[in-house]
Amino acid sequence: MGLDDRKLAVLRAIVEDYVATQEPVGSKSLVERHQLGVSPATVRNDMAVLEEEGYIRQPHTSAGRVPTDRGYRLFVDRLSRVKPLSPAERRAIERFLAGAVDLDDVVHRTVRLLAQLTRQVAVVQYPSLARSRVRHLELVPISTTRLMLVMIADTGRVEQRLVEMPAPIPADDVLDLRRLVNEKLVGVFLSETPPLVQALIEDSPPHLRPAMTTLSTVLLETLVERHEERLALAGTANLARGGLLDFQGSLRPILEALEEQVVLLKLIGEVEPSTLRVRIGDENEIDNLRAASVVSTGYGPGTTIVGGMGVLGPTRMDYPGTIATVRAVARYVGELLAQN
Amino acid sequence: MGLDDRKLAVLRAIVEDYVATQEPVGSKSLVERHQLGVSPATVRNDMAVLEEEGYIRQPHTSAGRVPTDRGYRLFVDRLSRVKPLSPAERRAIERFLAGAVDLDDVVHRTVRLLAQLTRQVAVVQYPSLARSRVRHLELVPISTTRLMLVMIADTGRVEQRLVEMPAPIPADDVLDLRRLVNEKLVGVFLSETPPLVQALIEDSPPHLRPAMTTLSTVLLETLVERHEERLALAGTANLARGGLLDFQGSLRPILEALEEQVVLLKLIGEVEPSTLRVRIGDENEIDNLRAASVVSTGYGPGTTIVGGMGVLGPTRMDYPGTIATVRAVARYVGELLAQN
DNA sequence: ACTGGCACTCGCTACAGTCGAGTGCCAGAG
DNA sequence: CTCTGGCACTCGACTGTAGCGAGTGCCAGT
Repeated sequence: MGLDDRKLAVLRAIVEDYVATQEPVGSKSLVERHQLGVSPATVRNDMAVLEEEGYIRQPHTSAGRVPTDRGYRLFVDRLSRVKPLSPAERRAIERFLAGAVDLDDVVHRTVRLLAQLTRQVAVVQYPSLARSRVRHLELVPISTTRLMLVMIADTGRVEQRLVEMPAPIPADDVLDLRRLVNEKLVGVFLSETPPLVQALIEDSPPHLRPAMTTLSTVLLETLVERHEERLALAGTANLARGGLLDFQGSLRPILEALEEQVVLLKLIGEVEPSTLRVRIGDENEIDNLRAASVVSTGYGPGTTIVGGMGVLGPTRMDYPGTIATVRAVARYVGELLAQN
Repeated sequence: MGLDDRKLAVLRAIVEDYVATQEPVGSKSLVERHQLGVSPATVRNDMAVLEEEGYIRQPHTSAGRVPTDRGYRLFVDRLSRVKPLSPAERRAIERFLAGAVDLDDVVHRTVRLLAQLTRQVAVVQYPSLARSRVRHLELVPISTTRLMLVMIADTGRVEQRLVEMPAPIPADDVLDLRRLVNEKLVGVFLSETPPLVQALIEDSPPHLRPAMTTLSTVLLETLVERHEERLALAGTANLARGGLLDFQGSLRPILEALEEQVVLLKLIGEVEPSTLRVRIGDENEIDNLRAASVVSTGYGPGTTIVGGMGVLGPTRMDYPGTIATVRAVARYVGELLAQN
């Protein structure tokens, strides 16, 4: 059970070498490449212990060792040295994000940036509606019986939805409706609107009742129920980089998982107080992703968190680098959002 | 040069068999599976001619024949028999699209539907802004110096954009601005707005000039210049289906191409009077896609065309089936749009 | 013009043999 | 008690050979 310092150093060396070369690493080459100060034989003994403890394994009897998920986990938790971003990278991030004019723009730039810097698949969740407040509600008449409802959230998100009215509705009534919904709902967290929407119907003057009833249904759908979360994805092509050695040969399950918004949300969106989360191989709850690792974090203006972002790659990935990048990008985006 | 009927029948049989089995087809098995009424030897002679003409080729000297891009082309143009959709498929399309509440919803459902029915990658272009008219422009005050510009197009598309004003702007001025821009621009094709926007500045009362100038810059960006085209994509996982036999082993170039909006637009968005377009292998202008085929068509309410849609797959694909599906889905979507 | 027959090509598979990286173990040195 | 050098062993990767068989091209015959 006792893993002394040298054994840990050996594990670290194995992880680093394997990540770099993509090939099982043997005792001899290990000693050559790292200054461990001991002979290959000693390393072999250490390796035997590490294998017994489940941190590394041999693909074939006569091959070198490869880290297991458990080994990566230990590496990430205790062995990886922080890899500070190069000034060039910092500048790249800043420059890339500076040009954004729009929430959409910010999200798109961020996801591309992440994919490019980590050379992996990147996912960015739009600021969650549940964590946003209503900034403004707009009603635009489209025809006599149709309105366009536009909701603007304080996080910058804008959602629109067509409302089919039960009866033609005069322009003045539209103005009244708009005034009423804005009075009641502006400034409220979207997740807390349902009771207020209910009250809205009860409090509205009789002649607006039918219209308000229809409107409130749509409101609830827009504010709470419907596809409330959006995602941006980039860098899928990076999956095909590792020459199919990663992901045990088939990209299919990964690509499938990436198409499922729900799955991605689970991956990226479950933002907890803990700042950054690394899920390695089997630690992923999603079966399709048991050959992959995910590094994710929350982001938002200041210390608040409005959404998640992260990257997905092979278990054999550069954890220190990826973690540093994800963290840095999230912080920059947070600062950017705080400015608005 | 003369390709008599039997040679064409042989080519058709080769294409059909190869698409079905994914294996080079030899003269013997061909005769067994199809009623050609001649012996393998005769078929071999025909094959030799077809090969000389460049319609088929041998992967190895001792293997069967495989269609070339040119062979597929001939097949698509002259040999494929129309494959009518099954009633079940028609119903599936109708049912799937019926539930859409929204333009966004329509597009998403369509792209998923296409991917599912064809078992390939599907791309759907949102109704092109260039082909839309302005239905309404809305200005929502966000702060004293910030407005949110919301543009609603007659195709159902909604674009929004933040406008940073040079100076604080009173509520009344916002109303005036809104009135002015709507008066001038509603009903106009987006592609034809630039001169009108210019006139807008000149015609506006002096005290609104600075505000209008800023606004018009953003207007132009929103209406014409900026990422005016949007796309939805689905079914990427289908690429990994053919066990890497398609696409000569690497998905990388394909995935890369799919990430480039510009590339996809070129593929799907170049809608011409001709209803449906099939691009086979080398016929694709994009290098990354020379191992793929694209079936695309325009869609829109009635006979107008507001955007494109299509699917992408291996050159070895079921052309008749895919063509029928794409055509049918496009027509249904067109009908759906016409109802609004 | 079509067919049957025949010789030929060549990729695929199986098998045997060699090579070498890497291991586990053990006895001895520090 | 820990580390080291040495040694026997394992086993995957690679190479070369041989046989098989699907498929072809060609040719003579109907």
